[in-house]
Amino acid sequence: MRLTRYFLPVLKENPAEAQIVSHRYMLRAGMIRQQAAGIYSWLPLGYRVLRRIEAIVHEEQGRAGHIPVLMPTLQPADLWRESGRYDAYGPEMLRLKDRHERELLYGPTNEEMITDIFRAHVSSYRDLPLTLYHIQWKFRDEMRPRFGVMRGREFLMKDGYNFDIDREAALHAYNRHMVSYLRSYERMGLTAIPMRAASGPIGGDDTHEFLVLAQTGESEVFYDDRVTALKLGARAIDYDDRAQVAAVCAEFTALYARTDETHDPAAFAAIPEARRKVGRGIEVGQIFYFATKYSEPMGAVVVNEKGERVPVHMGSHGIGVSRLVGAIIEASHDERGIVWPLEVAPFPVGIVNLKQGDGAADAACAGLYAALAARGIEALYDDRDERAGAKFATMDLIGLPWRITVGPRGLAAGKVELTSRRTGESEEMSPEAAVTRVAALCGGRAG
RNA sequence: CGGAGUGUGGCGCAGCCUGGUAGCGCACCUGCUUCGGGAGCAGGGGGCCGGAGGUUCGAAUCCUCUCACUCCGACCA
Repeated sequence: MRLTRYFLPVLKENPAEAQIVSHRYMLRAGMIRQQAAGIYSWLPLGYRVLRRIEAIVHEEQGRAGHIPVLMPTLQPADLWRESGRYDAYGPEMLRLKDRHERELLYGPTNEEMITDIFRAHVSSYRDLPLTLYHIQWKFRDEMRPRFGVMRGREFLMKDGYNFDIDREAALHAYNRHMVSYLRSYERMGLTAIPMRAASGPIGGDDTHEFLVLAQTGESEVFYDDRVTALKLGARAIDYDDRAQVAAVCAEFTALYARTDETHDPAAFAAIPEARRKVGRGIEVGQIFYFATKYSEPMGAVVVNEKGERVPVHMGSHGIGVSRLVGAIIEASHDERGIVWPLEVAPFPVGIVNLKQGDGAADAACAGLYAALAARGIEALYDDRDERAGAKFATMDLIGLPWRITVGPRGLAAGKVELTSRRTGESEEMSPEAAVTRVAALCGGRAG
């Protein structure tokens, strides 16, 4: 993408309303625009990141055997009366009426609707297990939205719902979600720690939250420092292997890690003092097993092997997709701007032409751009007629992982410069070598 | 929902107390000079001052109502 043909409305100054770093940088980097309290438009750069996060979630859910669907944002009130939540849910739920005075609501979650879909089409244990998920916009009319997309009223969520014949099968689904979530976060460059949580309005017995450590987190967290070193890495996971999936979950939940809601001071005190950590975390996902809480009142039953009608065991499992954009920035930035992890970066590499209009520089940049494109790498080429300082400042702000700097001085020696946004380290090399190197560095990234 | 604030051009702000018809920086447009870390000079365009009433010869400024947004708290992915 050539910057002169793109839409990247960056701000030099800090908008007054932005209190935390992710909100500031998202506004300054032209990623979002607020349209009402807690409601945002996603501008091209922000939308790219959002779509990349979405793509990772889709891929990892697919690997776990979970099936995508898409449910509407508006739901009929009657469905929620069946579960009793129409009245139980407070003013957080946005209620509205259509022209025929029919009561609707903008979905804050989808347990009722997915259960309705299930009961209409599934009636035998032979069709289980089944896990459906969707990524859709939701609305919760928070009293006080703040921190940009970290706590908006409208937000994009991945929600997964599993349907299983019994508790044991449902817990395997729970475990699949935990592992697939850990893989998703890891791919996004995050360390997200599963912590036993309190169940809240969704209900249920077993539940874990996933917390990204950050000073601006909304929850106080207590943990054994060793949990931060756990990595899935490239290990192969067979999601049908109950024992293996359970073992991975055990590995990641064995060490102490709790939010303030479930904190156990005695257990915490048993950890060696050097490893005992108190910090803050951003919640980026939560998984629940809630047995037959919805299937019983809503009549989601299947016939089992013995011919008996039994309510299915369910769970629901969410990832805050739009919130993750903010969480990643909170976890990865410096004083000059965002530092995107490669997998979620809007572009993997930027090309800075230091002297636009200079024949050699223009030609070298165009050549680099085309050579990268030929290798499937889309660069953001800053071809504006701006001074070097302005171009560097923009690149630093928007945080692309790699930058190729092209100027007459270097070109005279046949060199361009490749710079890492994360480390700031630069290396001079020929344009051809830069293309090869960038291709190698970005090889693992799709797009 | 309690408490505290703020609404003046795309962004950041001044002007309001002490009414006289709007200003600064950034951004934008034109020209010249610059050109490896947010350039300089000159010229230029853009705002019914959140909205509605009221007071007044006259309201961004004073009064009333209203809407929106922000911050602190309680709540929440």
